[in-house]
Amino acid sequence: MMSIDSPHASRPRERIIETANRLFFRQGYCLTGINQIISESGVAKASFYSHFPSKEDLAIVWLRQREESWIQQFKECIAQPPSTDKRIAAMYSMWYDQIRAEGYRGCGFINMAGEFSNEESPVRAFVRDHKNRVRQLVANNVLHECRSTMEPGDFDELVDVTYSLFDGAIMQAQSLMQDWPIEVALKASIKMLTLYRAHE
Amino acid sequence: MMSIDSPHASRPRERIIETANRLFFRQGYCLTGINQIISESGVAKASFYSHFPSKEDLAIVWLRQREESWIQQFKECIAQPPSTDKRIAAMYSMWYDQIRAEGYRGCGFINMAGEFSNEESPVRAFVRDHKNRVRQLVANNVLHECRSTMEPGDFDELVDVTYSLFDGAIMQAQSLMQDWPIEVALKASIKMLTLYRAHE
Amino acid sequence: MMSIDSPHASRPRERIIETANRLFFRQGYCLTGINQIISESGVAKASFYSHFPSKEDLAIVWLRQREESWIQQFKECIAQPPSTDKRIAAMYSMWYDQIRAEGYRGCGFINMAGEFSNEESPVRAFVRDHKNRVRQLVANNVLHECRSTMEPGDFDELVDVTYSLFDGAIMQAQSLMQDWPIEVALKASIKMLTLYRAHE
Amino acid sequence: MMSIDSPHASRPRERIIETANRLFFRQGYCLTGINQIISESGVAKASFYSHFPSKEDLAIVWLRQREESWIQQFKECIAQPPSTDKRIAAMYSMWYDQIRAEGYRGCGFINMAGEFSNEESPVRAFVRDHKNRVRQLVANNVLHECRSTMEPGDFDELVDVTYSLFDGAIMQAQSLMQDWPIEVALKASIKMLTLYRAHE
DNA sequence: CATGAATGAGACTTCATTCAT
DNA sequence: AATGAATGAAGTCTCATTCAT
Repeated sequence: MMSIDSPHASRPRERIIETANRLFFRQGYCLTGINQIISESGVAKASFYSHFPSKEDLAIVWLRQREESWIQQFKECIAQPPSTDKRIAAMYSMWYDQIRAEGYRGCGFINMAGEFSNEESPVRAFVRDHKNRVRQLVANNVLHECRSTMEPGDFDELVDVTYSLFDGAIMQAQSLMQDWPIEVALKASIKMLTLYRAHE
Repeated sequence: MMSIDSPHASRPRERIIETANRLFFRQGYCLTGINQIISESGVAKASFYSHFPSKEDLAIVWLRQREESWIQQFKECIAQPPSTDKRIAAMYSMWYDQIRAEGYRGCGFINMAGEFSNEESPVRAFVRDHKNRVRQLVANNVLHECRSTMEPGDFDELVDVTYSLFDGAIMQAQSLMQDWPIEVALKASIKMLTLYRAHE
Repeated sequence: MMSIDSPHASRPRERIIETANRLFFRQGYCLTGINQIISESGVAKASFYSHFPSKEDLAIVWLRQREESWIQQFKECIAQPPSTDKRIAAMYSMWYDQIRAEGYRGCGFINMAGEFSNEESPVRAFVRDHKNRVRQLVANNVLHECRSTMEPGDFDELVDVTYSLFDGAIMQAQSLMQDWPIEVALKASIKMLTLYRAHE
Repeated sequence: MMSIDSPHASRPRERIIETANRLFFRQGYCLTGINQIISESGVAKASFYSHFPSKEDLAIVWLRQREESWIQQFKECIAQPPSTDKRIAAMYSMWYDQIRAEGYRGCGFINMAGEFSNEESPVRAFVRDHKNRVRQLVANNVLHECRSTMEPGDFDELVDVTYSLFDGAIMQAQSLMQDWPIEVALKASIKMLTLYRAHE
């Protein structure tokens, strides 16, 4: 009874993940303690450990969910624009929005790779796979119209360059705590696109 | 007497910085405790704090020294190559060497920015300034021959793109734990250079 | 099972406060370390900090409890004696007992004020308030019968003098490590009482 | 050479004691570290230990010097006033001045007794002797004119009461962080004087 | 399934003191 | 006499985790 009107209507597990999403990203993994997570989730400590075997397990679950929502948002952003140029622009515009919302914290996945120095860690594996999945998105949902118009090798190169410029922009915006690298990379990305198209 | 063959012949402060250089980079800042640093430096805890007011101060001193040696190495690498193309290649080749030596740990400066979420931290300020200084190096020591052959605005764009591709490659190599993003970015960088040159 | 005869049957929080009551008073605040407190309480360090945010917070809690029991004891001592003279005597007699039990450590509250040089500290505020509360006790529970027999100003003076003599005796007994200042002050206090009464 | 114009012209030992006089009194003994003392004295650490075997030894030397200058000041204050009443007033007035100059830190000697819980400590012995010496001053330099006019026992009592009121005032001013206990005690002390005189 | 109390190990920092020069 | 570097012990406090209920 009384579960509907409880101040924490959503299920504990969800609240923990939401809190982790906020804190791990904003503060970093190491700087975010279990105590802060459970306190801001309104969950008892033992409840936390009944849902997640360890802090690192929570990290993985969080990364999974962050990827899911990130990819969904990404797909929405690039669904409408009618041309490749505009899809690339939408991609960068989305990142611009994230900075506005969350500050110069760069990419949550990359930051986790930085904090988990052990290359054998599941976190590192997830980040690696995540990056590959995003690369596929760039290939299939952003640049897909180019695939038929160029050599397979050229197309792959274009995808890699496009993605590399994107990641470079994210990282530089974070380290410089400024926006301009994003605009620079967007411009360069369009140039690259034009260049590869002109190959024909 | 016996000072030459002593197991800790060098001065403690130097040993601490050397150890920090190793551990902060390999393990990350948070995961590296003072205890490990002093233990591997062979220094007493109070000696550590007589040299460095706090762990964060050591981080700054370390970053300063890492920048110094990194920039020196960078300058040496790009001093000999006789053309802009080859200087860019040397730049990437140097990073390739670092991965061989230190693993897929990415850029030590960026990693620090990731661990220091507080944008007001001196560490963040240092990283920001470091990135700007490296950008200047790219402009003055790598791409300098292009400056007179193109419009100032174009030259600046070329510098930014070159640097952005470089940083993107570093980051992707780290997250993917593979080398290929470096080669891709090098190729793209050369393409970009050619493109900007062709503007004339 | 086995809960009754367990060596630490009482609750940890109580054990900590009891230990603090003993150690802070006997040794002083600075000389008493957290390590000693937890060791003699039979409590883990983290347990301590889950009950008290800091050592200073424990000090405040301890002072509060010491005041409570002190005031209770004080009230009991001065409840029975049928005359003002005998109540004053009981007041001093109680202190005499404390010295027998705890040695020449003076007043625990005053000692804390001596160790907390920062006048903004909550400890200083508590000690100040404590002294005022005790003064009220002297007025309402020791000298109350005099109130109606003298001018309000005279009564207040009498209270202040009575209390000042009391505190002076405590302090001198501590610094001299002898009992006689207590008897001297008692005698003087009675004399003062007589004097103020004679005003009529 | 160059010793005359040196920024620390006075001898190191003197500078240390001066600094200790300031810091031990203002902050308390425990809260004042050797590092702060040598830093504010402008003296090397090993120089400190060549002058004073330990921190506690410095405390004793400091107390000795503080007593010396305090007694000198005391004597000066009570030398001029032509009557016992005015000498008592001068005594309190001097304390009033100390509060103005140093804040509500009470009596430096008593505070040390509070911090040195070990009754065997030389510090405790010194404080005890100091209190006795001041009592002698009250007898010989403040109340001396009364000695011949009353019974020896009465005179001793008067001295004790006068001193006890004085100490009580000091302590209450410290704990209440207010001045009024001083005025109250002065008034009471004069009253006591009158009372004992009237015995004749 | 949920909980608050309790924990051992370790975090960063400072202490009074001594040593080699 | 004077020094700066170095020290072992101890300081307060936090970590991720587990247990009894």
